[in-house]
Amino acid sequence: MATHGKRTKIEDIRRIELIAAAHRVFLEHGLHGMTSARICREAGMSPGILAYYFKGKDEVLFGMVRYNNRLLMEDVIARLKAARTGWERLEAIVEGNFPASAFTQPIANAWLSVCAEAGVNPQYARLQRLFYRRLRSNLASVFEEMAAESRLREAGFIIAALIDGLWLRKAAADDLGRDEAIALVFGGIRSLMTNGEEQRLRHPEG
Amino acid sequence: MATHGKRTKIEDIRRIELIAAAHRVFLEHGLHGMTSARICREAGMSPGILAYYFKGKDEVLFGMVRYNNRLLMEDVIARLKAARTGWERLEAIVEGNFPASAFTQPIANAWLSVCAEAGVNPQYARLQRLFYRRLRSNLASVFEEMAAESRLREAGFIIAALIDGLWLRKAAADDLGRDEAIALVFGGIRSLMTNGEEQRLRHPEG
DNA sequence: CAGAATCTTGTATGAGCGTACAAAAATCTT
DNA sequence: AAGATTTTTGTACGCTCATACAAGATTCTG
Repeated sequence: MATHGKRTKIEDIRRIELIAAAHRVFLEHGLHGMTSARICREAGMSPGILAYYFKGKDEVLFGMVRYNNRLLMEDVIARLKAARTGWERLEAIVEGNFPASAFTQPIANAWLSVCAEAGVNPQYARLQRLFYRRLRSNLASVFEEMAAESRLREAGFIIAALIDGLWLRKAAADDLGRDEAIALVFGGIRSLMTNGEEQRLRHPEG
Repeated sequence: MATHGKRTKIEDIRRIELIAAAHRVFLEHGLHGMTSARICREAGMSPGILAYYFKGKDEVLFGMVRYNNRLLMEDVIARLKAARTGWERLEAIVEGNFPASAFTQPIANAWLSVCAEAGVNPQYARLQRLFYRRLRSNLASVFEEMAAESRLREAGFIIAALIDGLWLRKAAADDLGRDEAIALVFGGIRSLMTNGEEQRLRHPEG
């Protein structure tokens, strides 16, 4: 306290508190249920406070997405740094796509609500890109690094879609857990990587 | 006109017209953009007409989903009847999951908006189940029929998730066409079905 | 055609939302 | 402590939406 370096300003504190509250509300009620009033109540503040610290609700929204991405990425970045083999990198990224305590139905739904709104509101489309590329682009890069054949780039495409599909299923049916989801992804990876070009399914036309 | 058998009542006509209009609005504007006023305008009627023929907006919504499922199923059912081999059945179902002129970004988004709302509103959850199982259950049955090994049931799970993931990607990035999507699914099917149990990816732990 | 039944319109009402803002409370400055 | 500044509150306005409803238009019936 002897230092007279800049103390953390109240403005920053409040902004972070509000964004964290917005994040909690978002995960519980989805994008549509994330109202200004609810955010303020969740943060234990008065309804009007939001307009004082933010230009509008959109600013809170974008801040919330950045906050969310930071939370998601922290774990993965640490594991990626420690990873030595390509396989370890792949493991880190795949498991990072299913965060330990975040693969739940409400969160899957919240995530989907952003995707859904992106089609109508172009501003949400930017937001969507941030969400969509959380860890996906890393996945693609590792995949290409592990095997640069053009055929395996298709495989990366398939695995990315598989991961999304499992989240979608989590949101819709909620009939699988985190470990099962990860096992399915690695099952898909195994099949795709051990398969040669020449193999074909028996097929009437062939 | 000589017959005095029941003529199609106006009530039925209007209900169908309104549901069809609701369907068009839904595909263009998503669930959230499907307002009563827009539905009536799309149907060329007065704003208040909806309350006369339906108990509420929910009734229109459910009718719209049934209408949608009927449209989707008609083509598939016809192809399934004509199919002789298991492969043909599989083709019919997979391609039925990507209807010729319906694999578009707006439609993908509209579909997602139902999934997203299902997590918050329990009434939409029922709706979601109808949507989700459109063709999925058929897929599973054909998969199990073609090869009843328990390992391939997992494969059916993966393929179903893959299909959903491709729709999600369509909504989010819109960077693939119908043919590419179908090709990717069959690529996944090929890999999964030609792979034996014993094969494993080289892995430090193994 | 007259009267009844049905269908359609346009508008009104109330709820929920984002946002603006005046006033109150708290904090800082001298 | 007194005034200035920052922070917080509570409320009010304008907007969009679902729904209800009175009044008008149309069709049916005798």
